[in-house]
Amino acid sequence: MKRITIKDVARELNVAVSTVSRAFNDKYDIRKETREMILKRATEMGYHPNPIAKKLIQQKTYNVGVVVPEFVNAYFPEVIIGIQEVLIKKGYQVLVMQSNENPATELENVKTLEDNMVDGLLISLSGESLNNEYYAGMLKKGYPIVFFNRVDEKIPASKVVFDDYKWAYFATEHLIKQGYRKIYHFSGYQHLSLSRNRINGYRKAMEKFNVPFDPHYIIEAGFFMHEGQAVMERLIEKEDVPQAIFAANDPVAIGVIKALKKAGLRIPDDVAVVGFSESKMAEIVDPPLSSVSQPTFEIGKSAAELLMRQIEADGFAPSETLVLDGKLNIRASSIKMI
Amino acid sequence: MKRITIKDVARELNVAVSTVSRAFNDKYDIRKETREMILKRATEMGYHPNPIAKKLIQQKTYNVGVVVPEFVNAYFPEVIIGIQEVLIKKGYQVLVMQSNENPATELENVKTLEDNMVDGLLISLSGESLNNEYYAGMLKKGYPIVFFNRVDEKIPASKVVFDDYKWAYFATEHLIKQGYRKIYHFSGYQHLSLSRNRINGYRKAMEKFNVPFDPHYIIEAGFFMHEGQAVMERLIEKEDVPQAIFAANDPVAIGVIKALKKAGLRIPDDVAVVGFSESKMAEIVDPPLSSVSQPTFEIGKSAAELLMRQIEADGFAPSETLVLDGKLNIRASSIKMI
DNA sequence: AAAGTTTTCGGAAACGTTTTCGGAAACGTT
DNA sequence: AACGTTTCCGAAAACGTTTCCGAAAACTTT
Repeated sequence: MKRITIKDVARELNVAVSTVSRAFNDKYDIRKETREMILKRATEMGYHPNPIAKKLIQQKTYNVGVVVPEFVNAYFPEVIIGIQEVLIKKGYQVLVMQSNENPATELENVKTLEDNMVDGLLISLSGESLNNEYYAGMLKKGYPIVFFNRVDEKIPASKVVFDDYKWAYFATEHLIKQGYRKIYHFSGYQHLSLSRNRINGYRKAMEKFNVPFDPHYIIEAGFFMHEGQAVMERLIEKEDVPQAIFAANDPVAIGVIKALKKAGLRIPDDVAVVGFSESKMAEIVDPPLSSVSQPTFEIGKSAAELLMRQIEADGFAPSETLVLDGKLNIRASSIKMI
Repeated sequence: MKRITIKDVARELNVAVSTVSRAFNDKYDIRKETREMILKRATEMGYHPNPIAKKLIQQKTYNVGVVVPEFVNAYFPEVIIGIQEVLIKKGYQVLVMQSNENPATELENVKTLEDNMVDGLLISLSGESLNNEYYAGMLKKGYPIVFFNRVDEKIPASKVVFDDYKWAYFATEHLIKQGYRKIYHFSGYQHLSLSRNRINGYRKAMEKFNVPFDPHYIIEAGFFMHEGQAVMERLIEKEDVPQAIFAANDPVAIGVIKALKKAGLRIPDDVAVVGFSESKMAEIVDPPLSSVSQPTFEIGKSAAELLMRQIEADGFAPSETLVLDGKLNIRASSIKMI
């Protein structure tokens, strides 16, 4: 599988290597006719400039790395599509790795990517604070990094986040306005600020509308269906069933629905449910699930654009934080039937 | 952002560049003590061998490219996880690109990946036959390619496929045994052999059990929810409602369910539904959807292993085709209630 | 102690580009 | 005709490695 190199072309056409290079890089130091001649004959010969050699000399790979906690739920794939949308247009390749909700593998991922000389990194944290010193070090060296979705406020980098506080507030408000009082919140992993923001939004709404509130209304569930189901089953067992549940995300909400159905409880008549981060399942599940929808595609696009800005400024553009907005889709799972 | 190079290390430690290289590559031509000394001091200095330079000289990138039609449904992400599982262990990076169900962008993807000197390619076709000459040319040059899921029989390469024929047969058989007679098949895009295999499995079952069959029982729907929904709505409008439907995949099946519900038809009492390629939604939808489950993870693993074999044999290992097996999960959507 | 082996290391070429530098050719100006 | 500019191109260095070749050093053997 012998590749044709620039030398082969130069020899064949009786010109210097540098001339061929100039032809391909559209530099000014070349006569139009020779450039066209070279381009024509070289492509005839099937010549492709070797990108590895180019990267070596230019010290730039035109690759960026993306690290996400997981890959299976639709959320991150959608974000990644947004990322690719802008980066591929700019001639960048996107390397995706998953950290499996594990900060240690996250760090490994980052190092592999770094070893591969990616020009920049887009990261959604598996856990906060654990790799902070490492990221801080990279940022100080001018390595372009943008965090999205799961971020750590303490890291001084560009970020793209969703307004979790606000939409948790609205989701809770919706339940309150429907007349529900005993509203529980099944939160995500509380070591993530995203989860804490949603908790705060929930609490704010409860306070604002003077709904009696007890700290044990907030239960850490996580992000997966089985976790939501388990928490709900435990409550049913304890006969501590709330009137409504605001869940950390859709899978958890659906787990809740499964548990409720199994126990013979009706939704929303007995218990209302609201999810978060709108997934395809929201429309499919029975009853259809109310949920806050996030602009996943735009999150990806914005993060990629911020990263481009950092890369073009060699990592020393002022860092900015983008807070994106969502929408509350109200469906049957949370409409009071009276 | 100055990187520390092998020269810096050599100068600092008063040894030759080649010695440092040997230390890092664990070659025999070096004394144990010097090796350890170099390793220790070099890592202290924060030296990382530059992978780009390594690739340039070794003519190997330790990258492989994966091209899939889409990225949003869970199917391909699950396969990709299987792929990564084996490749990352072997020190390979996985570059994922999506062709958007478009053979032209598929070809572009492949060329970009090729330009990036990936050591091999894993491809699931957007459309068959259109890029065949190109793939044939690459294979002839010894470029390692393995196709999976959506393949073209006419391309002489290693492949990993699901036994679509067999499991379409079983799915249909199940419906027949439940007592349904007028069974329609909503097929996938018929330019894919995968779809044609499922059609043939369906027909075979109908013939075998002497169920009256008419060619118009087979309707091309596609792979997306809205497509299944549209086809079903058209049938309802025409008052040509079958007793049961075997759908090309789960999204189509769920689209069917949506249409049926909207029309006030009950599942499975009025119409039974069976899906294919088991998705998370199958358990969530109401009623739970019977579906054939594919071993997505294993498909990815097997494809990656076949590719490794090709890469290690420099693209000239005999090509093999793996046909993987599945399982029929019977749920409420297809159980005759009598 | 000389000769032969083996181990260990340094020097230099190579991988395929881009880019700097300098010089030749072409052109215009006086 | 002599000179200064500009345009175009070639030679060579550089990017950071690995690897080949040969030589020095350290052992063995006689």
